[in-house]
Amino acid sequence: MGDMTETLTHPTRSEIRIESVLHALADPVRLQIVRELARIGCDGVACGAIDLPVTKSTRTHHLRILRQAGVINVRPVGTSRISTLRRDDLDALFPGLLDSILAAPQ
Amino acid sequence: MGDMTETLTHPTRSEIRIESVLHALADPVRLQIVRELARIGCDGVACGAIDLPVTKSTRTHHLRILRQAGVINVRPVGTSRISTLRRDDLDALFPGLLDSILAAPQ
DNA sequence: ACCGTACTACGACAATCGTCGAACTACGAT
DNA sequence: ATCGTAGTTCGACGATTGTCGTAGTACGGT
Repeated sequence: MGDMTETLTHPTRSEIRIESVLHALADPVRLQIVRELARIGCDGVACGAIDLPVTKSTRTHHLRILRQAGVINVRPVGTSRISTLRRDDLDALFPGLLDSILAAPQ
Repeated sequence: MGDMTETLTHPTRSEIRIESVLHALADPVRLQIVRELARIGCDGVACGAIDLPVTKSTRTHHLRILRQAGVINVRPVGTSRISTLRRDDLDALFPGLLDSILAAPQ
């Protein structure tokens, strides 16, 4: 598919800010995405394969916010985009953050 | 001062939800408040004693959100209200969450 | 070349949010 | 009783946000 104007930019590890990460995680849909990506693991998953109570365009919106915050990595594969959690980066920057959130009820 | 209509309600430990906590922490002013309360410790501090780039009423607003999310405890003392971090509750519910956020840069 | 799949881009919309000022209440001190 | 201090309440405002539908783009397969 195409990135069109925005070239699938990811922040480097050192560019990730706790504020943006918290903001990205402070939405129920995005939290659901993160939980799902954590469950699936390193393989990642296509955006559309996660079942969510929102439309395609809203999905894209949430995935962009997660990507720009440095929470997920997105790489194009064929016509799909595979998303993965940036576990290593997040664990290195904010050790315990992701674990505590993923361990929380719901 | 007075609680007027809202009687300074706090969620019990079991009522605290990760989503509300993340939402509460996902604001620069509120994060600043939490950092300051963590620095001060168990003694707590009056709302007005924390210097913030916002007016009194905005302070009240942010403190209410933090309180209702279960992040802080507020008790009236004289004409003031002393706020403290609910460290024990948060650490018990989401071990590592607060530590990782407080350890993060900024 | 065409079609289907997968996703992005672009408005548009309602809802929420952070902010403020002005008015109010509560408490302590004089 | 009066006054000052500390904080809350109540609109109001602009900005941001989450949502959608429609249209568009990219890629793989036939």
